[in-house]
Parts: sequence; structure tokens; C-alpha cells
Amino acid sequence: MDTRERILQAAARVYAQHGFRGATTRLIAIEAGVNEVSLFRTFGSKAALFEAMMQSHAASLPVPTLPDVPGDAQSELTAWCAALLAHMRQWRSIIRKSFGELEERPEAATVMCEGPNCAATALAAYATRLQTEGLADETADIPTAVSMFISSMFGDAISRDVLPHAFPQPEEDAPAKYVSVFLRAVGALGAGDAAPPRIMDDANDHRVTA
Amino acid sequence: MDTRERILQAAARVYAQHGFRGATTRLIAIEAGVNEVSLFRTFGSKAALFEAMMQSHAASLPVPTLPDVPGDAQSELTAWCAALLAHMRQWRSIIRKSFGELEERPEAATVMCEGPNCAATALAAYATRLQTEGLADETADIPTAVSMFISSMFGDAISRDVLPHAFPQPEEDAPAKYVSVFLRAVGALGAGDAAPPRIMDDANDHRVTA
DNA sequence: ATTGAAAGCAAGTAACTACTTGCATTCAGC
DNA sequence: GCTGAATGCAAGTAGTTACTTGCTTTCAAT
Repeated sequence: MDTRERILQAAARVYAQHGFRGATTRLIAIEAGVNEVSLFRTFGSKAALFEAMMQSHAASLPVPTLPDVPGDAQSELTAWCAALLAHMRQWRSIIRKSFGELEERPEAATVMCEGPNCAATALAAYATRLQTEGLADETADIPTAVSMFISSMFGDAISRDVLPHAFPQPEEDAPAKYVSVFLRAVGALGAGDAAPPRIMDDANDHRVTA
Repeated sequence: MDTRERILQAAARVYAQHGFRGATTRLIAIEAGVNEVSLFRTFGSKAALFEAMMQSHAASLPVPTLPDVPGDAQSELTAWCAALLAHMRQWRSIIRKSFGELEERPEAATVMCEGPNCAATALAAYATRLQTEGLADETADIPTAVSMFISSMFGDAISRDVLPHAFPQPEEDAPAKYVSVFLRAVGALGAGDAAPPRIMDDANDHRVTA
């Protein structure tokens, strides 16, 4: 791996742990295993380095897709949700940092929002399709339900390690549970559907401990 | 107002805008209109000042309450949700900062989580009560729905100014919309409400007659 | 009028930060 | 073997930061 790439990846790691101000050029150079001067020779300044870092991150955005024509909503959405949630969890430190520095460096947060933003658009289209095909309640408030769904993944990704008991347990079952609640909210879980067994089985899995 | 209180409030404002590292003692002293030395004479160190700031914040937590016995769920929850959301929006910068600095100063984020945590407990109790009184679907996944509801308010509070179009519009209608979706998700939207009942769920239709 | 606590003020310290400069080393391509 | 680009290394600059010290001012209670 060339010097430039090593510095970029090191910068991402150090930024995730210390934020912009705490990510000193010295720390990044040590983390990358290069001389601090090489950092300035390659990027010119700390600000330029972080701009390049954000661009390279935005370029490597893996957005999961939903089928144009809905089939089994529960399983399709669960797979999609699991992929999205895994992605957000992987970047949770950087997401938290960029949001925390929103007042001083707003562009960082907007870059991090691109993924969830595309996801919201895809989910809205999918749910609307469910609705037009009579698979969901025609009076359902799709935009609000989608907003709540995305917020739920956002909250799970960035808060679960702070308040573990405030989220569906265990971690790997969360996507299916989120999808079930979402489908109920848009009236797409009818009596004919097999209710996801986990919900009943884990009925005693109370998130409130206090 | 005495010096100590002025410094504490100034520290909160400067912290909300610049975070811990960016909130220099010089900036705080200027914002408070006191001499920088007075800051050290009063609190000893910057770290001690921020500890006191967090404690005074935790002490002034206004948590809205829900009735023990549910009446009109939609209106009761909407009022409660509006109060909670207003509170979180008011503190959104500080919430974002404390989350962003979670790796370096974890106690700040846990303090900020106390409010939403109590809210989740209250909402879970209320929804469970709805369920036991036959006002909500007995197979509803209350814990997951509550988690999603709290995440939705969290996401609205800290992300709406970044992605305005990703949240229910207008801002002041959001609480009612969140509550409607939540009540649908737990099967507690009766015939008297704005939205018709879920068409597919025929067997367990616990609707309240208006 | 005296006193004493609280506050301001000017100056300084030691550490850190982004960034620069000058020079030595490595090493692939000719 | 020579060249030139990439990198390392040591040192330095100028600015910032948390925190200290010593002294003066204010002002209310006695």
C-alpha cells in the first residue's frame, strides 16, 4: 500500500477515536507508520488531508438495494436492514464524530448522511410499492414510518454501545424486529402472515432493566 | 447571578458550539464576562469545571410524565412526545457533542442519555398497560416499538437541521405523526381515530369505540 | 475607618500543534 | 554507475493552551 493510502486510512482511524482537533498530525503519522513530514508533503495541510479522507469515504459507499417489485417483504427488508445496520455500526465512531463537529465542520456530517439518505429513498419507494399493490394499508403514513425506521437504525448504530439495554436484544435479531414493527405500522403484517416467531419467543426479553 | 453560575452557563454554551477541546478556558471566561483566572479559582481545572457542568445539567432534567392509567392514548402520547422532543431539540448541540466525544469522555454521553432512558421506561410501561387493558394488540412487540420511538425522537432532535427533508414536516406536526405510527405498530389505533383500522387484522381487532 | 474575601489584571511557564527547512538515505530506471 | 524522485530525520518557528503567580481593586460587613 502506498504512503498516501496508508495515511488516509490511519487518519480515518485516529479521527474515529479522537475527532478532528484530537487527531494530531503526529498521531496520524505514527498510526500510518510514516514520517510526519511525509503527511504534509502528500496532502499539504491537515485540512486538505481530512477533505481527501471524506471524499475517499464517500466514494466507497456500499448501499444495499431493495427489489423493485416486492416479494416477501419481511425477508427482503430484513436482509436489507441488516446490511445497512452493519454498515452504520462499522462507521459509528466516525458518524458520531462528524455529527459532534457539525457546527464547526458541517460538510463532514453531510457526507456521512448520504448513505442513510439513499436508504430512506429506497425504503420509501419499496413501501409505496407495497401500498399500491394492496400489500400495505392505503392510509398508512409511509414517510413518517420510513423516517422512524431510518432513525431507529441510526440510533441503534450509534447508541447501542452506550445503552445496550435500550435496544432489541440480541444485536443480530434487531433487523428482523425493526422490520416487523415497521410492517405492522404500515399495515403490511396481516393475520395471514406468519408472525415472526422470535417476537413471541423473546417476549420476556425486556429492554428496561431499571 | 454569581460568578460560579455564570461560568457554568457560559461553559455549556461554548461546549455546545466547540466541544470539549474547542471550549478553551479563555473562550468560556470571555463568554461568562469574567476573568480567566476566576475560572481556575472557582473550579480548579477545566476538567473539574466540565464535571460540575454535567452534574448541574443532570440535576435540572425535566422529564415529562405519562398517566398511570391510559385515557386517550393519541393525545396523551402526543403531548408527552412533544415535550420530550422539545427538550431534546433544545439540547441537541450538547447531545451531539457528548456523543461525539464518547470515546474520550464517556461519562458525558451517559449523563445525556438519562432523559431518553427514563422516557423509554415510561413509554414501555404505558404501552404495556394499553396491552393488558386490551387497547393494544397482545402480540405487539412493545420493547422494539418503544426503542424505535425513542430513536425516532433522538434522530429528529439531532439530525433534522442537517437533513430537514428526512423528517415529518412541518416540525410541529412531527409528535402527532410519530405517535400515530407508533400506535399503529402496537395495534392501538381505533375506529375513532383519523386512520381507519388495519384491514387485514380481523381476529384480534381491539378497537376503542369512540 | 478597617478588614477580608472576591475579583481583576499583567505576566509568565511548560507543553503541545501545525507546519517548514535543510540535509541524508534509499532505490528503481536508465 | 548515475540520476532523480520519494522518504526519513533533526531541528526549528510561531501560535495556542491550561494553569500559575504576584499584585491591585472593589466592596460589603464590622
